[in-house]
Amino acid sequence: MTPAPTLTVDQARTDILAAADALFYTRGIGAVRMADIRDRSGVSLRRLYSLYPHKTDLVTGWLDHRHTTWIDTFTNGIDDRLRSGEPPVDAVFGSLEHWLTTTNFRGCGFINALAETGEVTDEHRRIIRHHKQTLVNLLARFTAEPAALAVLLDGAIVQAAVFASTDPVDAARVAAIPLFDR
Amino acid sequence: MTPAPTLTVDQARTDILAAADALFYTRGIGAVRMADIRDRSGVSLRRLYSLYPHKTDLVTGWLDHRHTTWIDTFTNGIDDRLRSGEPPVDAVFGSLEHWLTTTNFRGCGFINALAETGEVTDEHRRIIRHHKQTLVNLLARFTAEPAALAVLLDGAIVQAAVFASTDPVDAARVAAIPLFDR
DNA sequence: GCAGCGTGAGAACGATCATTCTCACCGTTT
DNA sequence: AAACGGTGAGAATGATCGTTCTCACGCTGC
Repeated sequence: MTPAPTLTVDQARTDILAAADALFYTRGIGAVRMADIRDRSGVSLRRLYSLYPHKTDLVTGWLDHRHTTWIDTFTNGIDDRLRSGEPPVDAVFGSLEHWLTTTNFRGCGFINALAETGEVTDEHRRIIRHHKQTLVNLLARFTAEPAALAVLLDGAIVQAAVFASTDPVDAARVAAIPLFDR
Repeated sequence: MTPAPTLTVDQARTDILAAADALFYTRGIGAVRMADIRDRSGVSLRRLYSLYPHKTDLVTGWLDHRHTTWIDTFTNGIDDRLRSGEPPVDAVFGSLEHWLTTTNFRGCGFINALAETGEVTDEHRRIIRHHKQTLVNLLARFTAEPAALAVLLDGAIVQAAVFASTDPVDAARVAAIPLFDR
């Protein structure tokens, strides 16, 4: 028989990942303590550790989770704009800019994670690489040079974080226009 | 009269910054302990703290130092190539690729630093922003769209780190060609 | 009602640093 | 030669966590 936890296991997982996403992304992995995750998710430390035996496991779960949700949000944003008649360049960069401006943006969570050497394992790096490769593959829908477009997007994200401005997105958009002409 | 330290103050500073550059860049700020700096530089903790009262001060010194040396190396690399007859596109991306392949590359030290929220202060962010702005200004020598070229360079650097490959540099170079046609 | 089990709260344990302090030493000054 | 100032080596201090443990509780099945 199912015991009778305050929360179901799935609910706890969901809450934990939501907390992890908010905290790891905005503060960076190293600056987030397990107690912070507990406070934000409302899941006790004991339970947290029963689901993710080590902080590094939680980071893995977070990266996986963020990978799927980010790709999802980004592609849905593009598709919505395409459906409403925007040309591909605008759809892609519009979706990007929407993300930048509607979240408490702090750069690319994956690139940021990669920078925190002390916190990141080889498995994490594999997920990060997979995420970026997925993005490149996805962009092949729009251009014969998906790698070049991906470089522009990542550059725009990174610089938007550095300058705290969306100007780099516009600069990237300009440079990307020729890539969309087949 | 000058006391008689084992090393002159300037020599100690130089050694410390060299150690800091090697360690902070390759391991990330958070993963480097003050004792690591001491071991690598040969400068005692006491002296280290007399020159940089807090780790954060050392980080500031490191970012400043890396800013000037990086810009210097990059521009010298470009100028050397221009002098030997390379066209600007090749000079810029050749200099970038040379840096990527001849150092134990781990992405952009400034972008990486920015990702380590817990370790970085507003002053650090100011230096990082200044560094990237300097790069944009510098690129205005070659293109009417320096911001777009800078986005391509940063994107290439970041993706080269993620994929551990120079392919993104080539992709960026292709996308940059139109920017050099005036 | 009782024994057993998984739970939340929170204390406790250990390790890891940044930073400071102790102490013995050496060159300088008088 | 004695006093002084700054030094290196390394121990000591205090915080800060990740992780584990204690304890009392409430629900389960009998």
